[in-house]
Amino acid sequence: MTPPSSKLSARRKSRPSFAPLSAHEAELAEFFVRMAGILGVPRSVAEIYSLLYASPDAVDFDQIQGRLGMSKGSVSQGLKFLRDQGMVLSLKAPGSRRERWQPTPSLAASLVTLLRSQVLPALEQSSPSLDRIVQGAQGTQASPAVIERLTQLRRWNARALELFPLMLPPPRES
Amino acid sequence: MTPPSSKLSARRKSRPSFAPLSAHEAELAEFFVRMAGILGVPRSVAEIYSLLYASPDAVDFDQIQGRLGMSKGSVSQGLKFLRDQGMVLSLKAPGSRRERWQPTPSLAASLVTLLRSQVLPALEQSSPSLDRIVQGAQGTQASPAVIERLTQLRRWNARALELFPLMLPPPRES
DNA sequence: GCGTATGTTCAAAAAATATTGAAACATCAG
DNA sequence: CTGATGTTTCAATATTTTTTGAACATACGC
Repeated sequence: MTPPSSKLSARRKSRPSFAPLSAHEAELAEFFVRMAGILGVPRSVAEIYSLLYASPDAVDFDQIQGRLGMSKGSVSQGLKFLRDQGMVLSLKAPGSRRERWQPTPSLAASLVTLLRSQVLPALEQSSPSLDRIVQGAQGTQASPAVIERLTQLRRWNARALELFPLMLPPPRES
Repeated sequence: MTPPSSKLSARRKSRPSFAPLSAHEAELAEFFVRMAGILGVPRSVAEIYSLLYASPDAVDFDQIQGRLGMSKGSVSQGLKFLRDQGMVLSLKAPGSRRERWQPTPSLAASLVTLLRSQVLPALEQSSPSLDRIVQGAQGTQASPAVIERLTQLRRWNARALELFPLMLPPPRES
């Protein structure tokens, strides 16, 4: 579907008119959207990642916007998210001020980072809460069974908290 | 805060007026809500589970509604969800037609079930898609790098698909 | 330095999701 | 059987999340 390298009439400033996604690209996007959905990552973000993932070369802002048919705002925010998660990288072609994007080499590592960024804060916030809760339960009247449950919950939380950081070093500062 | 066993004026039919959550119960609820949020489980469901989790005895429909201050509809749907996930069990007291609820013994097992119910269908749906996509990529012009990526994706999907069922036997039919 | 190509921000619109409540339904104690 | 109790259903409503687009910033090639 990509117009064979006919000299694009888009010299300088006219609308380049981007090719819509091929059937396979669209199907891959649906795959990523489904998976992303599980972790609450919005459709637009998954679509962007999918496009980069299926592209042989790095892709620039306008191409993303054009081929996916989404707004500038969404592209910008989506790239910000992916960038913050360390899931995409940008190259800058020499004489151009335009950035071109591609997926980070290891999808697996990206996923771990993503997971961590969702789970870790929750675990951290929870630690003191669970301490208070367990103490409260022990202090006042409370069935032994409930105390047992709560104690186990706290134990798990602590364990998860110490295990998580081992999975991968935190992304270095930018 | 629970009214000491004074003879409840609620004989038969007057509004029982339930105690609001204690500070610790509320804090535990927030914990469950946060964790549930990661998987896209709604607040009301997490609150219900939390209440059962912190209760020494099984809790009935009206108590859930009363103490959490939520609508009948939400309680019913929430219990349905938890029941379907096998996260909650009901007992029926002898001379009463009312059901009383408590959390399934193993929270860990419940979580695995929940995870599976979210992830497995996505993986299953994706399998044929990924096959088509990889084939498509191989057929037409496509950079070797992209083909490699897609192939790996399919490999992972297949692996996850065969690993998941091993984690726990599927919940038996009701 | 200027002016424009390139991105970002953010308030408002749209879409998706969750909750409510009243009516329908089911069941069992009498 | 029957009626009151207990639960589910579902259309309407409320809430939350996502997307849009136009105004605003930035910086780079000229």
